[in-house]
Amino acid sequence: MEKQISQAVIRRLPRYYRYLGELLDDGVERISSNELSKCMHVTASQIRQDLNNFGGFGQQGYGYNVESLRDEIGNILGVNDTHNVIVIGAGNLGQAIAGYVKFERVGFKIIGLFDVNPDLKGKMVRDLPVQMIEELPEFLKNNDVEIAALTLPKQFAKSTALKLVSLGVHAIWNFAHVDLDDIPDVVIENVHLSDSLMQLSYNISQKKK
Amino acid sequence: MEKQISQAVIRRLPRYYRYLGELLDDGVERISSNELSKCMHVTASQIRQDLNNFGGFGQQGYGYNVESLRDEIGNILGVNDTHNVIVIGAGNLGQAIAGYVKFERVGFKIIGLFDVNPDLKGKMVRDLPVQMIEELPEFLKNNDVEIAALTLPKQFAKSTALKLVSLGVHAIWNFAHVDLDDIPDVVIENVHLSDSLMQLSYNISQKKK
DNA sequence: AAAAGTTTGTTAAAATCTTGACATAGTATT
DNA sequence: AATACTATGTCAAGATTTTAACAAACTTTT
Repeated sequence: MEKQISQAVIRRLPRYYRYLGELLDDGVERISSNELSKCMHVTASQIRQDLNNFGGFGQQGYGYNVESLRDEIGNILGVNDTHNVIVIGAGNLGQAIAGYVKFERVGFKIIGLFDVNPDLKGKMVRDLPVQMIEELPEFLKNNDVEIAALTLPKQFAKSTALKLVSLGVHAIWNFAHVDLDDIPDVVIENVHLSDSLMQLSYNISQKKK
Repeated sequence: MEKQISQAVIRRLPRYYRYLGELLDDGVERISSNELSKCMHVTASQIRQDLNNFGGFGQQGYGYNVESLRDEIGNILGVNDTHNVIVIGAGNLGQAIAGYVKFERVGFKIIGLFDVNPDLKGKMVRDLPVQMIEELPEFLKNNDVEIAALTLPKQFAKSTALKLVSLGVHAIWNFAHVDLDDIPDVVIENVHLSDSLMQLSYNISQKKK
């Protein structure tokens, strides 16, 4: 069994990936942990420690090659493969997620959008028609879907998640305002927007002191 | 100077708040850290430790009163006051955020929606018209805005943030795909959706092993 | 009113995470 | 080719976070 890497490290990887992408766009070829630490506002030690969890990507006396380091991190994150995503719940947020072109640039392709509301049936969101939730089992038979984004009211989140898992989806990107953490055989990532807003609110009240 | 409380604790508070709200809805009057730990899947010790950063809200032999504990946490988070929010960038995500009724239930009221695109001018999103960004200074003079949500392309994020700060907004809820961490006199909360998607992707590839 | 039971607040230990330090291995220069 | 320089990978110390343990304080039962 491989050494388990902490979620704290994993949470930082996308940030490295992003900064390296920007450096690449700026035509920067190589960078030292020290330079990177300055622009990212973290310690150089942390950068080296984080990267060395996965292997020695740098070279003494030289630093890191921006392009290949970015690729390595991309591989670790699984961003260089394509992941098919469906969105369940075609409300405002669901439509926003479904229409978000950016995700494709990092390997996530949104291929289906579902809702229970018959009024939305066939409505086009970018190039995707809203499908009825009844069509889901058939759709999943014909398409290799890895991730389902749940953008639906919390009372439907758990039952929908269970159904998705039984139909073979094993990763859920959950925007519903409820934690889905006791479902077996599935990887969950919760995005609680109001939690983040509350955190902001706390930090505002702290600043005032 | 008061003891600084770690962000790790703050990040957990909204979750407590949410679970307590659900218990309240279910008519539960009191709860022990032990019971709560079971339904939240955290240790009872952590719950008590977290809460005791802010004061002794419980009672030995009894536990915590659900309603008053929720209120206390709400106060700590600043959720019992109203915060006015504006949204800058009326694309899909901006419209989704602006139209999200739920936030009002936790004290955040969205009172303005702005964009640079003249085609969107006057478009109604729920009960809000899209306003032009040029109208922002006047709007901020007449309205007490605490938080600005940035749902715009990353290349405009920083300059917009600086402008907002100069106009008196001191909290930014940033959805742009760039970190805004070197702006003085402002509280920032970054929400990077693609980062969270990458984290999910990493955890998927780990599960496969 | 006393005894038994419960559960907090708090202390201290354990575990984890972050930072600093430096030998080693490479690059750049002369 | 030798010397000076640079910057990684890694080890160990330091800091922080989490968990366990328990005395003290309250509730409930008898």
